[in-house]
Amino acid sequence: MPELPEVETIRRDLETILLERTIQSLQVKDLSVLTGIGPKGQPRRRISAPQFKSKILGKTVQKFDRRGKYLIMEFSDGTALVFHLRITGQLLVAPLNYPERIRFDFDEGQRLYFTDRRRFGEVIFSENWKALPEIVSLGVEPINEALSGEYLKSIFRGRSAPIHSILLNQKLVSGLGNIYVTEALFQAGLRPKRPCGKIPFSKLSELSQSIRQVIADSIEHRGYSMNTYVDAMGKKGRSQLFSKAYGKDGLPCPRCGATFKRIVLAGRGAVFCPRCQE
DNA sequence: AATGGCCTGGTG
DNA sequence: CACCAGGCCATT
Repeated sequence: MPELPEVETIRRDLETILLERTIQSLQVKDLSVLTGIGPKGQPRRRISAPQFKSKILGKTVQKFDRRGKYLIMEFSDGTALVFHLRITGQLLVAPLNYPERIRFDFDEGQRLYFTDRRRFGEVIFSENWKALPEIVSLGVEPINEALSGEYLKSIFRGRSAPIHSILLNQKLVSGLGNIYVTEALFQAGLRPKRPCGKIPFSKLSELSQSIRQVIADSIEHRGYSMNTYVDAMGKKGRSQLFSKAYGKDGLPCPRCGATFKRIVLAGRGAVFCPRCQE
């Protein structure tokens, strides 16, 4: 559930607390956070806790970066830890409800807890994070002019898939999940099922603005905290208070009063107003 | 392009 | 008790 605005909020939090700090010790309580869990429950990468520790101990944090939904803790020697929170992952500087899977102890007493109710979240150590395949394959960031009507036109051309599914594809646009795709399509007045290749340019231009707007607003509200998301201090965001369509199945549309409908596209729920989204 | 698997708390 | 959400990768 953490999408771009949630990850960005955590990034900014960590930046204020852990920059220039050195890792003194760490505890790996669940190795699968490091190896990942693949098909048939098999580990996706081969790494041991001692191996991981030897790479991390004594390193100093130089920068926190973000690419799509990935959060990167970059060390002064150029190596990095790349976090993905998937659905229920949390990065906290204060312990919360459930036990941590990894804990980092810093030189001035700060602690960083990685928790995850389920076990989809991952941490990858990399000597050159920008070259990781999962990073290289990411599409443009939806926070600035890179996500223009022209860009949308170029990635939609020749495709007939529903626009909702296309916008969830991280290789085309990185950082959007179900919440913000739902909100952006509502704001732009586009039906989730609309085949993306046949949308007029003026509408794409509008959509690009809606996406950027929805993301910027949510960063300002510090993320959507209906479920497990909290910031690095363990505090909830307020974006859920402003959501217009996501999670509103069966409720009246604030724009026209019709009842929101929910359909399933590529296995994901999409909520929309059947009257004012075309 | 669509489907299944990964995991587990929450809902029907 | 069965089943689903959620992001992403692997397989079809």
